[in-house]
Amino acid sequence: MATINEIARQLGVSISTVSAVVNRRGYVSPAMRARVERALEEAQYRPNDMARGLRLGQSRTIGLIVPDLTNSFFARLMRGAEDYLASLDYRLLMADSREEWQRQREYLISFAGRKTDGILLVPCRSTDEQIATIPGLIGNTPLVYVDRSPMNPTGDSVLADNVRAGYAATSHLLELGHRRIAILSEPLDLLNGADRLEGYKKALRARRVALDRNLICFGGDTEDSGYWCGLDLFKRGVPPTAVVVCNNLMTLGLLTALRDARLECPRDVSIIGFDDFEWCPHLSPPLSMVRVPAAELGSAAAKALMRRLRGADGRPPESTLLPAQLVLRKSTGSPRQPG
Amino acid sequence: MATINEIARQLGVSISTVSAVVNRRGYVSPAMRARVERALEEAQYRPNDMARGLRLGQSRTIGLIVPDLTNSFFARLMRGAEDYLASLDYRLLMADSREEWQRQREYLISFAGRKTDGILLVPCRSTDEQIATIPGLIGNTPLVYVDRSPMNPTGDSVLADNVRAGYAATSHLLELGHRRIAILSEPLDLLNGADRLEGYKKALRARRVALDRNLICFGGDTEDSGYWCGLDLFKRGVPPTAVVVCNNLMTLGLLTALRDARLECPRDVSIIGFDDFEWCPHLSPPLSMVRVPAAELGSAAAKALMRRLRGADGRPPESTLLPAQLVLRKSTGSPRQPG
DNA sequence: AGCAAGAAGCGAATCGATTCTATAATTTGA
DNA sequence: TCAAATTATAGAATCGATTCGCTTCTTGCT
Repeated sequence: MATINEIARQLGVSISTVSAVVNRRGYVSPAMRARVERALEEAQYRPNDMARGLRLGQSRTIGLIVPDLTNSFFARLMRGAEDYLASLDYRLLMADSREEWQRQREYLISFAGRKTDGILLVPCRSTDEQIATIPGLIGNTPLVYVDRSPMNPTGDSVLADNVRAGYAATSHLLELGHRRIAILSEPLDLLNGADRLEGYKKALRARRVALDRNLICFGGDTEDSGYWCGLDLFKRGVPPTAVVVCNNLMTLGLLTALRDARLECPRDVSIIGFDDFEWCPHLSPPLSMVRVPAAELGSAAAKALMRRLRGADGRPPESTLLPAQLVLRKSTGSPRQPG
Repeated sequence: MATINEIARQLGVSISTVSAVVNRRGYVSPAMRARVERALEEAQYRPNDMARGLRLGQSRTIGLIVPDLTNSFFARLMRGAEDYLASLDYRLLMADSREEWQRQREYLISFAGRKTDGILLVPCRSTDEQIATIPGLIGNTPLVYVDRSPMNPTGDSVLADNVRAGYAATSHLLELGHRRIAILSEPLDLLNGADRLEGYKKALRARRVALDRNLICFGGDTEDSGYWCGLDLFKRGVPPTAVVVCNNLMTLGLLTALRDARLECPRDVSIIGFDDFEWCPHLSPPLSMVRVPAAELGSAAAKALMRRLRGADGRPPESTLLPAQLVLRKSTGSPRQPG
């Protein structure tokens, strides 16, 4: 309620003196300091961030856009970012693009309108041209891509080591004796989808298992797409004996498809998914997953953004890769008839 | 980048004229309007929200504090609020109190520092005195309690109809023939915990089943507390044949306890939980749950807040109750030996 | 023709901070 | 002892918008 002006007038001192006390800078005598501090305390003074922000040209606010707020993976990512930023007294402006380009576009524009000092973006699926317009939308607000990024990011990016993760998941299945391994991939417009598929291919190549294009399905980030791809896969003459599923919602859909196709996991089909979440141990069967360090992605991205804000303007875009981890539970096992 | 000043100077017109064009108000000739609009377009002009906010005394930003960002229930609540607010061109400032009073306090102060026009609060567990200090922390920023509220909220609140929900869950178990029904309750410092327990008691009374205080356990909002309460319950001489669990994390913990106690659900124990989430159908067994309309809570709260902002200052606090719904799956059944 | 009403545009105050410069008072050093 | 340095405070410009009041120029009406 009280402003710095009112405090100054009330005390009969100048605004700048009060400001000096508030910000602990400049020369203020101990007596004066005490007097001002008392008044500040009494009036419950809190600086107006908009005024300060206007003057300083910064808002101490970071915008974070994710494709799905309710996906526990992104929630954990958010928390990682929020945690780090809160410790630096930055606030977090949240937005949910719902995997829709139009929404993401609006949020980017809105955030860039000088309200946020920087932007953390988990981009939604979109075409190359759409992605190319992002720099224009945000002007010169620093931006860091998190978890997903365009093929050639113009800004910093913080991703999981998806090639290695895809490689590890596939290798695990190969070691169990599987040869007909399908992959439920994400679209290839963004790096993480492409990288996971890349890892899958690499693992097959390393074991000299021929790549069967029919075993590569493309879904989205929904349970439904997992369900339909799964159904398609299992209704074939020779269904795969194992599936790598590239995100957590598709994994759930695949589980339903499995049930509908009267197949049992892991007896008939082994499944390994991505983006481990807290209920995986309670599912039937408990799912083997690739654990992508969501919270760490969030905090690492926030850190990268802060580095930019502290004036690493000129430096070229940096790309950080975080290791993922295989968590084995009960959804993977040896195939009934190897080969 | 470009400011209204620069545009005006560049065009040789006054600032107020440019402002009139930007805000489509006042008298501006079509010719002038076109000229200004062209310049605006060319310069990619976007108003500086901090300057506008300072002048207007509002930030078009709402603060939302939840106790756990990664709990899918709160994530859905957030999305409900965000969705509605985005449509009104309000931004959402997110915070995660981690169920810690100190954090919540900091966020409240930070938000109230005139940066947010209003606050949506899912309060964390706290003592009466702590809760009583909230009005002081936020000054005269409008606040709406969501999902949880103090016993006598000083502001508006939007809750689920928890008494009825607790009643329905318990009645369902009673109808199946259960008589020794335990409840894993939340602490009673906030309204929703108290109300759910209240509904439980009412249902027992309606069926003339004696209330056994030993069957009432108090946990928190963590998987762990559900686990330990569950273990305690099942290790007794005469364990309950059914349990009502008042939130989703405790339900998960209880499931683990069940397994450790070598009991099977629903054969040995029936379970009904609160706050349905997307993976419930995939759990073993698929859980019967009380579905609390999380997204609707969020949007209804946002609406209530908007009503306050539009100048319903004087009116007394309003309390809105949203109906919850029983979703029956496979975790509830008749007891082996009724009674 | 005379005059009020309305249209079109300008200028300046304002929101609440920060910060540079100016000035007065005090201390320091040789 | 006096100039220089330091300390303490005041004053004013500034950030980028909004908005009120003012002036000037058209119209329309009688």
